[in-house]
Amino acid sequence: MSAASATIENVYIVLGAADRGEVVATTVRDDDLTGDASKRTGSPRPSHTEVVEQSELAAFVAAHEGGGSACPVSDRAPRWVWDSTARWYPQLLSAGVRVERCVDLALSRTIVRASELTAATEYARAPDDPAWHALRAEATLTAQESGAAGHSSPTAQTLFDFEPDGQPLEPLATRDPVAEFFAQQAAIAAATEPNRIRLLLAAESAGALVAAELRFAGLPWRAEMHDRLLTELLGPRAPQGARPATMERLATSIRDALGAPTLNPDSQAELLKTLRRAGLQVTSTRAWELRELEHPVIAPLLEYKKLARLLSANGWTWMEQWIVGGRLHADYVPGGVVTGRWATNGGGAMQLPKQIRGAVVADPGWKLVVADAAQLEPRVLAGLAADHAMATAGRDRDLYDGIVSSGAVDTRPHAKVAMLGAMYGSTTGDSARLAPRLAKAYPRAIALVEQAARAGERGEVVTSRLGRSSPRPGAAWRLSQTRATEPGATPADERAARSRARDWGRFTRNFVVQASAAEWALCWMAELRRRLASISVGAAEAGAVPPPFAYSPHLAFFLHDEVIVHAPAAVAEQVAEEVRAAAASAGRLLFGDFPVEFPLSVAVVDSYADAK
DNA sequence: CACAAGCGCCAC
DNA sequence: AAACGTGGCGCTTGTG
Repeated sequence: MSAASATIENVYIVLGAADRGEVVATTVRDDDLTGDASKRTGSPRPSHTEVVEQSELAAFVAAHEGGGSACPVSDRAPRWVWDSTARWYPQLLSAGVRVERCVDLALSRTIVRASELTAATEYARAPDDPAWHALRAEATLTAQESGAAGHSSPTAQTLFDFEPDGQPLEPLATRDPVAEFFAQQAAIAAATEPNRIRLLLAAESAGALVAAELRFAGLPWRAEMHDRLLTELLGPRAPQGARPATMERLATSIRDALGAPTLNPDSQAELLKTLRRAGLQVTSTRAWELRELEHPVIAPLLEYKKLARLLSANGWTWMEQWIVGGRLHADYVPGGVVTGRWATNGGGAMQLPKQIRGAVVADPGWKLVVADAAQLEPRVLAGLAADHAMATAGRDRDLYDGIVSSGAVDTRPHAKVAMLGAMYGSTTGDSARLAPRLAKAYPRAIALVEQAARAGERGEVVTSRLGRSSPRPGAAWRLSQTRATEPGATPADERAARSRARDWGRFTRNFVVQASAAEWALCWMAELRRRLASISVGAAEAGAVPPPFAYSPHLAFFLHDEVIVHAPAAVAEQVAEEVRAAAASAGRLLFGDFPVEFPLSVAVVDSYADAK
């Protein structure tokens, strides 16, 4: 595993808020951090401190990013250290300033305090600090909360959280970024494998930069194309509260087929009752259950449900709320999921249905480079377990085809359900039936997920490749386990305890794979972002995105194992190559020389709908 | 009237 | 193929 070269000195500039809207910039050098870091108590010894007017901040940052003359101690741009990228970076982007590297203290804090690799440190054992906790809560506001307050509309950037009179919204003095930075560095230096967690934190912070840049640039979205798709599927737009024509016709068919002239098909309770009255043996109104039945109502009902979902989730109302200036500016929340996957705040950018992806179209003269990692999670599992047989199955081909070729199972669909079942903890059906064959062919990989499951069942913590650890089960879980072992425990107590233990085991089983896959994706994006920054194009290619991305290919979308780069057509093929190279690089960062491949499917297209 | 729970479906 | 991992989010319905 590679580590940062020790010969190039790192320079950090910690940004913090001062009174009256000024910014305190504290320079910290490697020398300040080395020495006996494990004994350091967190008291800072800054090399240099200066106060910058808020209005001068962008220019200050830009000057240091320029490197060379402005930064006498290093050729590289400094690492900007701030409490939260989401609080500092949007205003810099708006001013046309891109930064190369940062340390996101809030994201790092969450990882370091939970990681098994730093569990023995004072930093991890210290009680929670409400000032930092509040920052995390702020980043994961639900869409309802922020939407109701009117803060989540894509145009309203949370620039600096200052009231109009220039006073900070909350007393930031309690959240001292310099002290926090030193405390984190001390804990990292004392970690059992410092380079593992260093890589994770670097990737996480790079991800935070990417998230802000994704929101800033946005995903190119043609509202008129979206409107055309909706009209074709649903009928012309109807007034608020009314159904578009196609949906209304389907509603009438449903009512006729069930002899229920007043039925509201949007009411799950009413619908269930009516279906049962019509003699249909259903326990719910789920589409997969309805699909099993033969009755005239089924076809129109399934069609109605599909369209109702589209209308409510991504209909005209959604379009008007979220598409601004021909872009979807999704509000990503890096680390918003326990496993390290990202979440989003409003807009549903991580659930864009395939039906409307035709509205995602590159600007004139530009292309979309759409790339997704093929069978990412099983490949990550092969790397985690150092399972050569599974790595071989995925070499130069579809991994599920490779499993079939090895003779373990007979068809690709079987290989897929068996693999997913192994990673999710399925106990029924085909995947459970095929599990023993998979375990025989790939004993190391299967043993790894089984061990993670057993650890979870015992209430233990599991840890990803780079050091993200799972949360511990809550008080209710522990109580159910102790109750089952106490004298007088009933069979029901024991059943409940076993069931909850297995539930948590499925979580930890999946955690090791999903969290490590999220780390691969972060490394992939960080490396891609670095490579994209070095591709220059002429002014002739200028696009609709304001600086700093007007002339350069930039990330426009991310979804777990998939990215979209919006690129000038002239460099689109070059970008496609960089995307592949970045994937190979991510594989090496996580698994060194272990020969597991991470192939991508890459498409250079005008429309997202044409990518697959 | 506001809010939460339950349901169901979208994405990976 | 089955209902097994992580989420977001809109609808209806029940409740304070």
